[in-house]
Amino acid sequence: MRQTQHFIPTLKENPTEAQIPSHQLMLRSGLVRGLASGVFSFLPMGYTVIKKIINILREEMEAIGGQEFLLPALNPIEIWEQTGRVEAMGDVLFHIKNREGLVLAPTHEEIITYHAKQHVKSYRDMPQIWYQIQTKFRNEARPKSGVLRGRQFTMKDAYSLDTTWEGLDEAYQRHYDAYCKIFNRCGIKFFVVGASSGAMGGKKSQEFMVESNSGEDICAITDNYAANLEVATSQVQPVARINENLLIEEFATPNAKTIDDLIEQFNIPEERCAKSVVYMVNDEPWLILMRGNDELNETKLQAVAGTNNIRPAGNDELVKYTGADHGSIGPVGLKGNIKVVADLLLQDANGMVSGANKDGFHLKNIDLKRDANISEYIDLRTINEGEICIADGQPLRVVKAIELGHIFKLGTRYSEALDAKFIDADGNLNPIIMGSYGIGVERIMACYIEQNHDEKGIIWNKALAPFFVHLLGLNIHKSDEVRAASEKLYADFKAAGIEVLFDDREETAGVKFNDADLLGLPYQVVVGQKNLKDGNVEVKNRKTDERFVISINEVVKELTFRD
RNA sequence: CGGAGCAUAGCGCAGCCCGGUAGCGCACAUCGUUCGGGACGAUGGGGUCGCAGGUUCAAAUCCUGUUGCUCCGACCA
Repeated sequence: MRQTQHFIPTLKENPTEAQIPSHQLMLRSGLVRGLASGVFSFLPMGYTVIKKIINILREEMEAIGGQEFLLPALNPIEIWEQTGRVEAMGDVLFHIKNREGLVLAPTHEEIITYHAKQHVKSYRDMPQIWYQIQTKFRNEARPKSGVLRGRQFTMKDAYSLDTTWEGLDEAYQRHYDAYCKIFNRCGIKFFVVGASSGAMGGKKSQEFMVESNSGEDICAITDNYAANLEVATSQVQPVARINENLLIEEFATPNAKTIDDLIEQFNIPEERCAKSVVYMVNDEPWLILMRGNDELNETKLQAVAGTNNIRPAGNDELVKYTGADHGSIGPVGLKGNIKVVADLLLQDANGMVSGANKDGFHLKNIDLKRDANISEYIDLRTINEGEICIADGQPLRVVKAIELGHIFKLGTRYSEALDAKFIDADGNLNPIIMGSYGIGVERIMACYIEQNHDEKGIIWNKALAPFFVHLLGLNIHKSDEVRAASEKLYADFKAAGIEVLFDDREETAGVKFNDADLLGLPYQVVVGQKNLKDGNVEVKNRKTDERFVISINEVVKELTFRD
């Protein structure tokens, strides 16, 4: 492709709206342009990269027996009502204003299940893997980070249909393996974490994550362990019981509002402090007891409570249920009817200090077994950087991550809701057992760039690069020799089946070099007067910055065998 | 949805406080010089200052409203 005939609008400066490297570089290198918040146009180079990603997705999905569909984005709302997801999705689901009864599909479990119900009637019709690569619409409350969170995006979504749970396990595992291959082929460093299923419903799910400061998820990882912080645990010694078991005693703490105040003013070891926080769970008060300054993990609390409807109690509620303001709350002598749960680390602890439920006073020598009415000990704490991993004893790293893919064992939630049943070998009617597997296509592109760039621009690998070779004709408009040599090389590369972008613009050398580094094609082949007089060209490897001079007659062959 | 910020030429910005005919850099066009790491000079084109009201002799500037974009938070398959 000749650059003079290809639309590649590069920018020298970062547009202000772009805050993260991938967004900045996608704009600067002319891959995308924003159209509205969370809505992007892909320019020819950007779309070329998307097509490369899609080819990889398609090959690996076909390799596990996937059959490609193209399903409509316009969906009848009735189907979504039948699965309860109109309500579950809430504002995220786009509704069509001037055509009642249609919504824009944010994902396609419902439509797949609808077609399965129509035609998959016998156990002989399964297993099936159905997939598509299609535009999804989600009315995100806050689109951000370029294409990483958009209102319209491309997703590879796949669905497995099985007759047995073992069949689902196998389909799930195949997708797991395929996803690893896909991300490896794309050259993305990733890890897999167990995750909560959210509004999708289902039994088990795992997320494929990419470590990135631009990520929205937080994970705890070592070389052998990875978990979303929402579920991560670590090896921390529980608060031990001490021998002397003194009687509970109230003491005045007029200036101690926090655990740190207590530690400082009364010389109490941090682990002997029990911090109390009050949450309203479905509008019922829970007092949650945490060790010292451990932080409550709200997602763990939600899991225990079985609801997302939790919030910290307000001041009025604190006084109403405990008798004190924050700072003096504890598990003993509560005023109202309130459920008390405690973190696992506090199991049966004694000799503890906590609030007296009386402003300005605390209690010491609390024995949680003797003095408090703890209904449950549960893991509720947020782990911290550096704590010891339960799997391999290494210190945990707490990192931000981007979710690239998500695989779910859905089970029968959708097949039951939409009555998609099959007849088994014994003549019985059973719901189809389903799995659902998604990958964000634009996210692959953005994550790759997040991981592979430097101060000059993007560093593409062969798999995703829009072109493999960037042929730079220096001062091509001023030198007939350079013109002739680079035209010939351009033809030779094309004849050899090497994807080549030919910078035949009338620009200065510096502009071409800088644009080439910005676009980041794997190899730059520089045709200039300097080397041409000896019949040579210079080759630069964008990733390693390796440069070498080679005969113009050898360079095509040389690059044919490179990655 | 809560909190904050921004909106002036394709991009990056100044001007606004203190109202008086809209500027700078890059990019773009033409000419000359330069010619392997974002060249130099000259000349030129391009903006109803997000939009709508209001105040005023006069509004980019002051007031009110509104829309869009970004960030923090909430939410998120």
